[in-house]
Amino acid sequence: MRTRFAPSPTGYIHIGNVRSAIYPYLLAKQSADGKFILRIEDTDRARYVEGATELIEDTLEWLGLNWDEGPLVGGPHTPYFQSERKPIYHLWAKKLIAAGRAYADPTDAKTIDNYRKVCYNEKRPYLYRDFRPENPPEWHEGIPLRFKSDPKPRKWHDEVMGDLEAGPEVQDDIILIKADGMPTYNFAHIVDDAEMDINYICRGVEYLSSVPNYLALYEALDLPVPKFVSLPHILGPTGGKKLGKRDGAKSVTEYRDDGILPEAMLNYLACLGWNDGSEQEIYTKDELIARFSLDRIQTSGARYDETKLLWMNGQWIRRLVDQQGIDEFYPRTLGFWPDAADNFDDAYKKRVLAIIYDRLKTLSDLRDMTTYFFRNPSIDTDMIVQNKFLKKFSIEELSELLQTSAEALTDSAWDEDTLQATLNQLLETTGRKPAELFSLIRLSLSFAPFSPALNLTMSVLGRDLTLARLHQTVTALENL
RNA sequence: GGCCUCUUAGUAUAACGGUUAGUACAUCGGGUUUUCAUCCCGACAACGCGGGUUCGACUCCCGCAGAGGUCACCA
Repeated sequence: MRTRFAPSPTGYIHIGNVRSAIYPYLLAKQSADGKFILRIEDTDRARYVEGATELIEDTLEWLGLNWDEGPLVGGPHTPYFQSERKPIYHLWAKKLIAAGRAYADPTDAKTIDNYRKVCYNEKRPYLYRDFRPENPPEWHEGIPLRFKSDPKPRKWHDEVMGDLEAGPEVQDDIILIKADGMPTYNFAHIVDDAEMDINYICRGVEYLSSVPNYLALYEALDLPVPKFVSLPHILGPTGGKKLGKRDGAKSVTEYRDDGILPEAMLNYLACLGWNDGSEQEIYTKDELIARFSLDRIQTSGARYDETKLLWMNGQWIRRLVDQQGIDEFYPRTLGFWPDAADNFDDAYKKRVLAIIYDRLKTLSDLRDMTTYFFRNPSIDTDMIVQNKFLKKFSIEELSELLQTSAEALTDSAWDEDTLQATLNQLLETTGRKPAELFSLIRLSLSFAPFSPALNLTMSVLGRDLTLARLHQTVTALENL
């Protein structure tokens, strides 16, 4: 089993096109000797973007889609950049010329445009082969080389779409080598896939209508026809169009910066348009490899749903922390803490993480959800006075409750369990309901819309900070 | 426009002729004797339309509609 991901370095990889890397990866890894190859299709100089190759490599590495052959790692079919394989394409091109299956095309662009218009006016499909020049010159670099097509009905099987067929009307004299000497995608990928022994070609459905032309080329080149795997598009948020950069499709690595875990991303994307028939939702990479099958890839496009990705990411955060423990998970959170956390050591941040992780949807939630652990919150007495449990109390009552609490806590031991016991006792002595007393203390400590369990929050915050914040709230209330 | 593909709740999907059409996210309600979240329970919600075939159709066939793809010296 040899599969490949063959992007063109024109920019970042977004969620709309990364699936054509994920599926071939999973496919290759299903067999012990399977290989996943990365090939950079950089034959279009005009669209080439500096640094895009690195972006692609970075994305694949982040997702854990390690390639067995390709840039950086090399392999038996080096080079893996098409721009460096020009002689190979020319070699195959000359074979076609020798066999009378390719010809140089001296026609200029304007004339070709005219052909198109003629066909349009006559309401017949435009096919270049209807305008094939009679005495083409000998081919040399500088003019395009065209395939001399042999149109006939063709049938083939697609691993996702099933049995397909097409008539001669879609087969044409496609350009093999451009005027600049570079091959077109149509030619280069066929040569490369054959040279590199790729036997499963995974790519988007947009190539479906070109397959008849490819079939003709395989035939003319006398090359084995690989299996075709056409992947449906991922649709944008509105309409039924495929998701693209125009829809604001973010780069995959942008999700990394937003605190999405690669496990969640891979899981979500793999299951968008594929399922194993079970009701399982969370899959590790190894599980995906084990369960993946081409015949269960969806034939219709799937809409990208960020809400579900977020849910899945929360699942993964909890799962990883519960499985690995805080210490092992902690390094992933670096870079996501609020600025104020810079002055605190890892041990303290780990304690915060341990009590907050189960309410994170993304790692970047840490930024807003943990600030009061690292700096004094700005006092907003409205949060207390207008709280649904507290608004029935007078300022004096609130102030007194806080002072009573502070006193009780002054002498309490500071472990979680004792703190909870102290808090419970406080409920009895004050005769207040948990929602009332605890909300008051919680808000006084954090001035945040939510926080972990009160005893845990206090235990991490420590006695000094806890008491200080209770007292400063008392002062603030009395100054109202 | 020609050719090709697709069509189950808001979203992602299950179903391979016989089910009260299942699940997850989202939404709404409730519980877990403090908020938020987790977790648990419950509710809402779908077979694009029209013909066939069949005792019986989401499932097979045909037509229609809608959506998308493709018709480059881009991939």
